[in-house]
Amino acid sequence: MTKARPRTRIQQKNSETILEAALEVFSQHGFRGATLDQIADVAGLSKPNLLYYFPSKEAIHQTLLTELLATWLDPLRAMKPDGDPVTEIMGYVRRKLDLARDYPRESRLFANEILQGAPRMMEAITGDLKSLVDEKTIILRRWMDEGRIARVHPVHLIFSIWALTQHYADFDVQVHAVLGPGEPDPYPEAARYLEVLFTKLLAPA
Amino acid sequence: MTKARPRTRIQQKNSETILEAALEVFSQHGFRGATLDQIADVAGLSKPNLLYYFPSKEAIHQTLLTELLATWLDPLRAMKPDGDPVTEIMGYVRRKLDLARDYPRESRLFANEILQGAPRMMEAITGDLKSLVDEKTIILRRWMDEGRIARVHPVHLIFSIWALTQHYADFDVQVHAVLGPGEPDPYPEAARYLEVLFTKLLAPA
DNA sequence: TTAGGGTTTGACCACTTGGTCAATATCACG
DNA sequence: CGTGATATTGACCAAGTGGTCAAACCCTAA
Repeated sequence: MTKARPRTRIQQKNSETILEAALEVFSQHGFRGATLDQIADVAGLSKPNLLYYFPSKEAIHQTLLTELLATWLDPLRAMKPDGDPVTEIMGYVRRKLDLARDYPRESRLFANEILQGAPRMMEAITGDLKSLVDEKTIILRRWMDEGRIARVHPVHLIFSIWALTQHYADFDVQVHAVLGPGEPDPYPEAARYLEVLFTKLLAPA
Repeated sequence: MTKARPRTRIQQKNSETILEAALEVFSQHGFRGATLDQIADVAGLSKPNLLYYFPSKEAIHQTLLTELLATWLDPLRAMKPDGDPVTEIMGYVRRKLDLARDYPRESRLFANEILQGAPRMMEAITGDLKSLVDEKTIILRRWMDEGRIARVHPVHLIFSIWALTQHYADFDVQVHAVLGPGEPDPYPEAARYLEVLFTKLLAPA
């Protein structure tokens, strides 16, 4: 029941090569700023060859976004109502920060799309994403009702997790420029900082 | 000693009209995604007329970025070493959040630029921006040494203020989609949330 | 070996893009 | 007025864009 796309070994390999190249280019220049020639160049394939595997520039972009969404939502999905609230939330923060560190291009692709008004993702955002947030919001609210974490606005809590973690991927250049050359990897310190921040924020009164 | 650009009343007015239109278009589509035709259309001027006032698309963009930077740094500049530390920092958060609410296009223009690796702002970022952060970092560190606010990484503290406030402008579409139609203006609640977050974070042990 | 499909590409096309320019229209001011 | 400087634009251009297509190149299974 998987996507029927790759039928032969070559198709499998080239589709992946193209998507990898497209991720590189789209995440750096946005949809309109990216060109098929650039993608073809990065992929080491000819432009007509790209269009042999994907029907259009649109289709490549769409495929990336769709595959991205799952990866993007997984860490939140993994926040379970049974565990210790603070541990669960801190785990989510941790996973989201790891995602920013390990998949910065995906983060930027997403950021580009949202920045431009999410013209090609609106459905997913008002659908799957909102549903998931609504679902997790209920859990968060229960934890607050039970006095196990401090009472804050649950949706803004989630926004703050997104903002604080994705910032390190999306504004990577700025982060490195401001920290200076002495701090080549900001993530360990970021992890410590966010740990403190959310621990203090969530500690029940 | 001001910019010599506008010499006549017409030049003054049209330059402003063009920059206003360009801000609208650039902030929505990024540099490469925006077209002079679009900008001309929004400005209500002909394309050759744009190029009568600005020598190139680049120049329009550059002018916007330069003017933006000052606005962008002002709220941090206003954080003074003399006042009460928590009040000063909360004031900065507040001003930055107001900026996101009142000038979301500027925020997105900036985000677009940084996302794409800041090819046209690198100088300003490693220069003015870094200097200012370095300067304010010293103040923050002193406050921490004096035990007047909790000890956290000062630069990551600043990052977190940027991330949390700009998120509401840059990811506006997502914020509204997730909150749903019942919450048309997220800013009052955001202000309350950030107030709590930074109050708890900064409270001295 | 070879026939048949899967794969690759050079040449091409219609359209958009940033930018030019000469011609025209409008304005300020003596 | 009228006249010189300022403003405005239609027509145009070269380069770049997404996309097409027929011809050629593989690869493999019988």
